Amino acid sequence: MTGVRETNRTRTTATILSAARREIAEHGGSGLSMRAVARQVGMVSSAVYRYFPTREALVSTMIIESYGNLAAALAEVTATDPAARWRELARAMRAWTLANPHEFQLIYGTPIPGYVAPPETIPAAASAARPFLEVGSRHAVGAFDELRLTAQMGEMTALVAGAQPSGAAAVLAELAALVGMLTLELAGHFVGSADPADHLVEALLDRQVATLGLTS
Amino acid sequence: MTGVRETNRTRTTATILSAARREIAEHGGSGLSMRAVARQVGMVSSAVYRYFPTREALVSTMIIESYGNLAAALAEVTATDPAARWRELARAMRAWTLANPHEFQLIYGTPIPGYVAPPETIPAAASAARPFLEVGSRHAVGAFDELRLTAQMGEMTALVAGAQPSGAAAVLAELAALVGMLTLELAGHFVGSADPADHLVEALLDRQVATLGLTS
DNA sequence: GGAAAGCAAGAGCAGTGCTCTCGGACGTGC
DNA sequence: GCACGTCCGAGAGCACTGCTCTTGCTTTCC
Repeated sequence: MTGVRETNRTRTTATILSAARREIAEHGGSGLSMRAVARQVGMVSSAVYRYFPTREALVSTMIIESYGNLAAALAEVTATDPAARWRELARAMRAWTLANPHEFQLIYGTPIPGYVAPPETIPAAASAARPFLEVGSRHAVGAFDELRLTAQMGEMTALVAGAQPSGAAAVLAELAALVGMLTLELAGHFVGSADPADHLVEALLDRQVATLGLTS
Repeated sequence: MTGVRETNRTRTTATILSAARREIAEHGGSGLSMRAVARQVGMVSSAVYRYFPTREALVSTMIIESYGNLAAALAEVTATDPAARWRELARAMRAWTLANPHEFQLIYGTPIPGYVAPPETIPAAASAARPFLEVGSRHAVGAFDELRLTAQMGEMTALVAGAQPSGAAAVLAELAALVGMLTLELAGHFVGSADPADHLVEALLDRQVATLGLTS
């Protein structure tokens, strides 16, 4: 019956995805091989194409999964004081990134050449950014209070009740700062200077809570 | 005679590199194909391996070239007032990045899985960071003035006369912020919010000159 | 029971990085 | 002038890749 078929199908899909996850953890996103995935699940490669019509489709699904994993890691944060909460969110993001570097690079790293993010990834990306927006965009931030910039923040402020446009822009910039720091840390750019980067990150967080006006 | 042979060799090497540059501009770093490069220079692929023993060696050489190109773009900046100079350096970096996205991703993007930066790239990377350090690390920055962090800044402050350890750390963080913003912009993460990102970047620069104490 | 749909397997195509062997061109020592 | 060694491009070949197409078995539907 249909229900069972559906179940089998989604189960096989899940098996393939978890095998792909293991592959990516070892060889990175750009090194993901459909044939290697097939081998892991005990299929021949052409069978995998029944479930994912293309390598890119598999990767896209994994990107959405990874956004979900990151969002779940952020949801574990319990601190309520704004400054403390921002710090904990950032630390959780860093911890998740260091534990799952290839997943981080899947979502924030170099897109595979020719890759265009499918629209389904946009809400997934938003779910990872939302916790930061919720705690960080409550106050206006002077440096980001420029008309043509705040005019672009409509969709961002709609995500979060009580968000200030300039605050949302500032959060965007601070998220970019976080992503940049993690990118450079993962790529080893701090070797010879701020390596390990723990202290640099903590100083960044001090600066961020000050910039965002999260007095604690 | 030896001199001529050397000349032929370096000329062929240069030809290969420029073909590889064109390939990367079109297909990205991870899509660089030794055979496609060979085709472009009218050789068979095995001949290319006389000049670059491995694909990774070709990429490494291109990474160093790209650092040089970025450093050259930064060297065009003439502003002398510290705040203006920081802004101009950042704008030059962004302009170079938008004009050469694949080269940017070559140096600051996801490393090819299994890739470890060869030691030759370290001075090349430093030459791109130096102009920012020179203008931005002259003042101490409170949020980055922590002992265990400033203790890591020895190599950085040695690069630049009169650099403050906390200022150098702050510059490192601000460079990461810049890289993060450019990474997200290139990957299309701002589509739907700060796209185009011009205004967000300008606001970021306002915030950066304030953080670094570059009163203008 | 027969038609239809679902799905795994296998062969095959065009591409990849890389290796190895061959053969011609060239500079050098005698 | 001739042999030697070194350089270097060409070609074949190996193991791999993403992806397609055909074949045949199994399960579901009526």
